[in-house]
Amino acid sequence: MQLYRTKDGFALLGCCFRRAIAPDVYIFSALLDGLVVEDRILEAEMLFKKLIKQKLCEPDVVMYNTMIKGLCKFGNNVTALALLRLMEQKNCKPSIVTYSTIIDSLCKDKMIDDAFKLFKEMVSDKGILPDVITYNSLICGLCKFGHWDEASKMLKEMADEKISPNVKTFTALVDAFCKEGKVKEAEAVINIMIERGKVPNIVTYNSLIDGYCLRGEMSKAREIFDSMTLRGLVPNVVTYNSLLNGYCKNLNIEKAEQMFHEMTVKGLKPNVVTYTTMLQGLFQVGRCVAARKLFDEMHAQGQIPNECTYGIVLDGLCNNHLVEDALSLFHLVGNSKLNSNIVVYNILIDGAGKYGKVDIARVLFQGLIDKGLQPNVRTYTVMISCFCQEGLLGEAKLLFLKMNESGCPPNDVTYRVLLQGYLKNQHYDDVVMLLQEMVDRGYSLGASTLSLFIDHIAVGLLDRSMLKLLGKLVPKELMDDPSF
DNA sequence: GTAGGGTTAG
Repeated sequence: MQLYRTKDGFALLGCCFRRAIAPDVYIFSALLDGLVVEDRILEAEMLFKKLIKQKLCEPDVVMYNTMIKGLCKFGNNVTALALLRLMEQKNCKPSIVTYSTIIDSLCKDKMIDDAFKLFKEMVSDKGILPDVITYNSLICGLCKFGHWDEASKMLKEMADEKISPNVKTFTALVDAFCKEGKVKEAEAVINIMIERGKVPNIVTYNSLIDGYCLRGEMSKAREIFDSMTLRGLVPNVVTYNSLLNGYCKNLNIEKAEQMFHEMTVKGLKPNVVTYTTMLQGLFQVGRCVAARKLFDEMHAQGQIPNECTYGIVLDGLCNNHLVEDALSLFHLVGNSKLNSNIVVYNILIDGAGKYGKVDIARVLFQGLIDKGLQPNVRTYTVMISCFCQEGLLGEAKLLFLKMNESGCPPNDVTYRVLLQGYLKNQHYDDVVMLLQEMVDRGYSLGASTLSLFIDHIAVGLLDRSMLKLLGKLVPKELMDDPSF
């Protein structure tokens, strides 16, 4: 059933009914799992409800777990948790799998506190002992938050419980360190795991390679890539995708194209991520025609662009003075799910604003509201930036004030954008008040906004008395900079 | 015979 053959599963089910063989809970569980694997969550829920309502079978713990897995996969932790309570009500004891599934999902959705609440319930109230999988989810969640102290506390707790970390535990640590740019620490983890007799695998090395790529240390990334091959580990699509991304971000598109070719020669099939990475690289160096060609090739190879691809293409077009093309693509896509993402609107509004098309930005902003989409801080900020650029400070201020009412308070970037707009238009009425608000919120001015203020003071447009307030808003990086 | 954890693109 895991082989994406739910159709055959249902055919088999029909067969059962015709021959008057009662399908049992095993068959229904497998069917349910098939639907979940194929992302057919609504059908899975319908099947599950139908089974209970029509008393076709009494769900057992495995079937509940399968349904819970499906709900978690679609971010519906609330219903997953409700199902866990239903199990208790129906005297079907939740197992360690039930708890671990939901704990993992909560961690992935950054709801660490809820995850730990459930963890505590599992251990203290239900007396279920956590295993290495439960710990891995929690440690992973803590690391992604940068809560290293608590993560190491969990590692110690594992040791006390005589549960050894496995390859996945160590890999999660390697990955978390790499994502924070701490590649040396990541390498130390790999050394520890080897000392403890655990063999790093392709996933472990992929994380490390990605870490070096993100730092732009491509020769080091390449070195690990080569050493990995020497150890008999075969680089996969993920390995290549990280390297491609690294080369593209370093604007070494030729090297990326060479690696792209190399991977196909080795029989690896470029996937959506590969194409999306290359598209971004090509746009970044302004090779829009080549990007278009690759986009067509992607289609021909049966790789369907997803939300991420779409966003990168729109952004690439906007940044290459092709806002019109971005807008036609947007209209071509129409009412599809691709256009139901706030990020898409943020990109287009930003693009329109940068090229002085404030009317289009306004229409886009109204359009997303009409669609029922929720503007986020970025949406408001790019819109405010549009208004400022056109000198429409009144509208900028109105929208800025609306942010608080809408439960989406401005962040440091919003303040900087508005202040830059005020200064560039020599409009100083609210400046002191805004600066004071920034101080109260613990924000700082970016280097460029700060130097804009200095310039205005130097030519006498702003009073020197403002320096005291500005002093509280100097970014930390500049404080440490001796040249400042 | 069915259920849970680690890697890539904004």
